[in-house]
Amino acid sequence: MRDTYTITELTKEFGVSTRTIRFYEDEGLIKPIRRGRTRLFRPSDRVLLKQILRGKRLGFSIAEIREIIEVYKTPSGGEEGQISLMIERIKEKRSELEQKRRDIEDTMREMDEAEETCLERLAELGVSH
Amino acid sequence: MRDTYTITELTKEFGVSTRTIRFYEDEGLIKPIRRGRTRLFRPSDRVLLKQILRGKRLGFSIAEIREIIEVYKTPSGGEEGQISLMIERIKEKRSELEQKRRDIEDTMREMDEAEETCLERLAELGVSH
DNA sequence: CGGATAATTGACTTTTACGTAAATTAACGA
DNA sequence: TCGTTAATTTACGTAAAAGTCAATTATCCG
Repeated sequence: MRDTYTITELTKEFGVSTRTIRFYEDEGLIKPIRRGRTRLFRPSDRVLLKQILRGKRLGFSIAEIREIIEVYKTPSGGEEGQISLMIERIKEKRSELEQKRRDIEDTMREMDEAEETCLERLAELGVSH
Repeated sequence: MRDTYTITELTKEFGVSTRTIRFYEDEGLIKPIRRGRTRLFRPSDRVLLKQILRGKRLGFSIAEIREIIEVYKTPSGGEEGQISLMIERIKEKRSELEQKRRDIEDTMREMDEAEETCLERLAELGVSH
């Protein structure tokens, strides 16, 4: 496990452009360190990028991903109100995820039906000649 | 179960604007019938809208949703090549959905961890005064 | 039948999430 | 040291997915 990555290494690993990574930096989601002007990404930056891309695949907007990431890095210090509020947000996010999960299951079911129809159709064609 | 719905009924049921529904019509995803100039949505149109919005929640683009919908309405007629191709597309969509499912599970796990950290933190605070 | 209410159309605007291109600068190898 | 990569910055461009606004046109109800 390396201790820093260049931007191009990350673009290759994750299949995104440098522009995309810099965009996430502009948005304040990642804060790589610099050697001179050049960005150096620590393992933690890499993990963040992975989380961002995971959020994107699930259809979350940058704003929503920001919220999710905020939740991940629960401040180990913080007053009771803050923490209770954080727990609330976690619950909300969880129910969004549960909705998405239901959506996936529903879609999967319809895919299964569609495939079965296709297979039946193929069987018919296979027998008929 | 009604046999037609007006556009505003659907906007209320699904929490989307009329513009959104008309946009999906422009894109050819829904084809409501008309009474004069006014749109009338049949139950099948309503189901389509539901499927579109489900796709949206999962982060699929309109183009991708179009593909998914094409898959749903497997042509009951069609030659072998067509049908095999359809089965291929179903497999692809399914693996996209499986990826999303993994992404959800991973995110859920991290949410659980974050919540636990919060709860521990609350316990500490609860004991310390 | 007349006026409020609701739906449509068309055009322009906005937001998000980058793409792209040009100019600049740094780094590295022969 | 010099030239060739490679990375950065700045700024404008763009596609997708609607939002918004204005002008019409039905429609319905008292």
